[in-house]
Amino acid sequence: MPELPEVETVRRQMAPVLTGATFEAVLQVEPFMLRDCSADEVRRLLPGAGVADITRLGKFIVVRLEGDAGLYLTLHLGMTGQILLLPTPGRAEGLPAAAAVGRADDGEGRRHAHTRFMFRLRSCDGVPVLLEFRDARKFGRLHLTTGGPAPRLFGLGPDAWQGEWDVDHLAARLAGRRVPLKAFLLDQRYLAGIGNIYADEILWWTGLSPLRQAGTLDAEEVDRLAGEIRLRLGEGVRRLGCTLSDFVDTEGRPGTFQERLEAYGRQGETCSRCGETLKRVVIAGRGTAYCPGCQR
DNA sequence: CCCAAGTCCTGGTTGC
DNA sequence: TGCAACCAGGACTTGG
Repeated sequence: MPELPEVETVRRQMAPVLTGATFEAVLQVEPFMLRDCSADEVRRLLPGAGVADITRLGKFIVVRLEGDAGLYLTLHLGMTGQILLLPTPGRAEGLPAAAAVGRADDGEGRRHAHTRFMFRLRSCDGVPVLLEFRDARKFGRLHLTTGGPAPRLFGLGPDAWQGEWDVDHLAARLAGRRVPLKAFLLDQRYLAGIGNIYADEILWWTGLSPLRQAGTLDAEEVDRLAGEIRLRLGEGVRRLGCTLSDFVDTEGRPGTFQERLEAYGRQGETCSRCGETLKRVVIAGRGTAYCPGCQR
């Protein structure tokens, strides 16, 4: 599941390749996954547009385009989305076999079954670049807007990892909330970027139960929570994301955060901190693993 | 058939 | 009582 660290990993790889590049052709569009515009508008507005910069807010990748129109291309990877760049510098040699999925086709011109969008750009060096958006489950989204960023972004809280928020912000948003703490962390209106995996990990490291009512945390607990949010997301970024089944970077390579999971998906296993058996509950409709022994 | 999950949407509840 | 904020749960998607 692409959460903040996975999305940041992809953004970091997109930025050097695509910044300064120009869209030349729209090769494929999945209308179902489009927001804020039609397929015709994508085909009309994008060709000729140059990439000014690529930023991220929460789980959204924001491609700002040059020109006076205020054109923005905004991507969300949903739960199985992948961005692949071809060719990518350095991908020719020394990559693991998984890199084979990085191909835009099977080598004989047949496109991958889950390709939803495909664009051809030309880099500032004049090199052609294919930008492919694959997504088996079609939860991913592509917004194209003029006159400013996608409206969807304005409903988000500050970026959970790099945002300006501090302990006071977190305390203020927690105050009075009766939702379970896990549901609070998943709510992108408070902090943007935390998903199911990192929510479970953050709570395990903080030693707080996912079932705790959000508004019942004391000052010291809020402080710990704020610290662990930045720490765990930072570790995820450093490890190039978490690959359980689908996530790969723009060259088709998995991340390594999955090797460090303490809670997520480990129900029935032993807690490495206290030895209790990790338990599974459902919170906010999401599978949640935690330790009833040391998460309070 | 059920499960996985992020976001959107709906309808019911709470509290000022 | 009115109303907005809050909260729970279902829909959507498709591969395992």
